[in-house]
Amino acid sequence: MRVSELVARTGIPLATVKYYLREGLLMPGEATSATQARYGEKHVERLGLVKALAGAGLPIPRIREILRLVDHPDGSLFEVLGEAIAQLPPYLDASVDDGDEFPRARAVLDRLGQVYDPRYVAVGQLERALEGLEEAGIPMTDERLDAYGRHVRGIAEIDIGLMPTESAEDAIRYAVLGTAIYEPVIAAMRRLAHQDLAQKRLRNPEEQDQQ
Amino acid sequence: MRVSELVARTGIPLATVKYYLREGLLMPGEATSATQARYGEKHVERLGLVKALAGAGLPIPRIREILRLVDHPDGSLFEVLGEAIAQLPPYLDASVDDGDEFPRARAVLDRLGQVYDPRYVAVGQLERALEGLEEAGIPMTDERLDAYGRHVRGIAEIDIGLMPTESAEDAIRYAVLGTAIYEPVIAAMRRLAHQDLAQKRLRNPEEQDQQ
DNA sequence: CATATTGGATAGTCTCGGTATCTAGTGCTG
DNA sequence: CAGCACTAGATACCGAGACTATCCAATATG
Repeated sequence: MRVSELVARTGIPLATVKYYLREGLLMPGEATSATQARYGEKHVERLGLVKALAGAGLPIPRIREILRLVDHPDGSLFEVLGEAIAQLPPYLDASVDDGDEFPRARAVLDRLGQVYDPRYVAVGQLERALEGLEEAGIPMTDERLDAYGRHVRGIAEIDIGLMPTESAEDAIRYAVLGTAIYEPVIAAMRRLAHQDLAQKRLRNPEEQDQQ
Repeated sequence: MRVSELVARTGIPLATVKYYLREGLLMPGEATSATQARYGEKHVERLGLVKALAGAGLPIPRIREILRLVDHPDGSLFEVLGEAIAQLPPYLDASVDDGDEFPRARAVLDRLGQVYDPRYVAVGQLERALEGLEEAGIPMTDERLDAYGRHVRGIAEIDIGLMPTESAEDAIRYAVLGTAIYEPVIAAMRRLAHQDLAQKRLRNPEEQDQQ
């Protein structure tokens, strides 16, 4: 198909498609002449993926890196997953304070019986999130963190359990995209559960209007 | 204290403090003359909160609205919670397609036994997240959504269970901020659980390096 | 009184994520 | 084969958002 059809299929404006081509988010089509190139389903899918990642607020360079990992995963699933997580917010400046680098995160992981390794990007992300809570004056109790940990681990077990096992590339693609793209679903479901519980448990019977 | 001290305490540059004052994110200090005002702990706390919300990527107008809800909650916990959720991404254009407005979200909520009400903002947010997944070519299975639902509900029950009950204002503050500010913690914990599980279950014994 | 600090107003800067325009070369139609 | 439509590729432009810097005039403070 030609660009115009790609535009029609995806709903993404031509100028934006060209922009994504320039930025390396979309692979070039197969050139058939100096002013013509052919695109395929692969390009439609890629644009859908870019749209999803961009819609989640990821900056273009991060999206490029994630796509690179999905396309050319060099390394183990474990390594690639770590690199992919580094592309997701919150973004950390590479500050290396050698001591007990991430005390809050370490305490949580120790209690949960998970490996603490400061090289995991997500450890720094957790630390920063916990720091933010303290600065904001609404710290988390250990009780709450532990309870979160159990449920979150349950979710992660589902994720890992449903991971495709035949192909390593499929597994990596699944893990990288699943991390990035399922998070909004989880957030939305939590918000809905809050409202559901608030309505069922806390609402005064006489009130009738909602939201 | 004077501005200079406020700046020192929070680490936020003076120009930015002034900007927040202009934008209405920080309440003005008590003016003692034409060129002097006094600030208190309240201002330090507020700046910490603004920093946390801004650091999470929320745009200034959304932060202003959340602060307004926290400061002057008019309405039930349930209503205020709904309004607060509307300030969090993903932001929905107010498009009202009357029919079966949010079919994907509805199906999920029906299976989970939760109330479906299209007026809940989070219903639209869930719908949009699920749409994005489909467009990206990696839809969620019902099995997975249901399993997520159970664990997420467990998390929400913890949240609601730990909610302060004496003061309605405290409860609202807790709910509004907890929704917005605990999400990064949950995301980080899920990522860590993924890495932990990937390491424990899937890693080849001979590999030694991590992340 | 002299220097340092403010509050308040205004303008400038930087990044991001696109859009729009321009130039040719090419395809397709009648 | 003439002529209009459609590219690819390069470059310029734009508008929002979140600060950041500068000025000025009025105090504070030593």
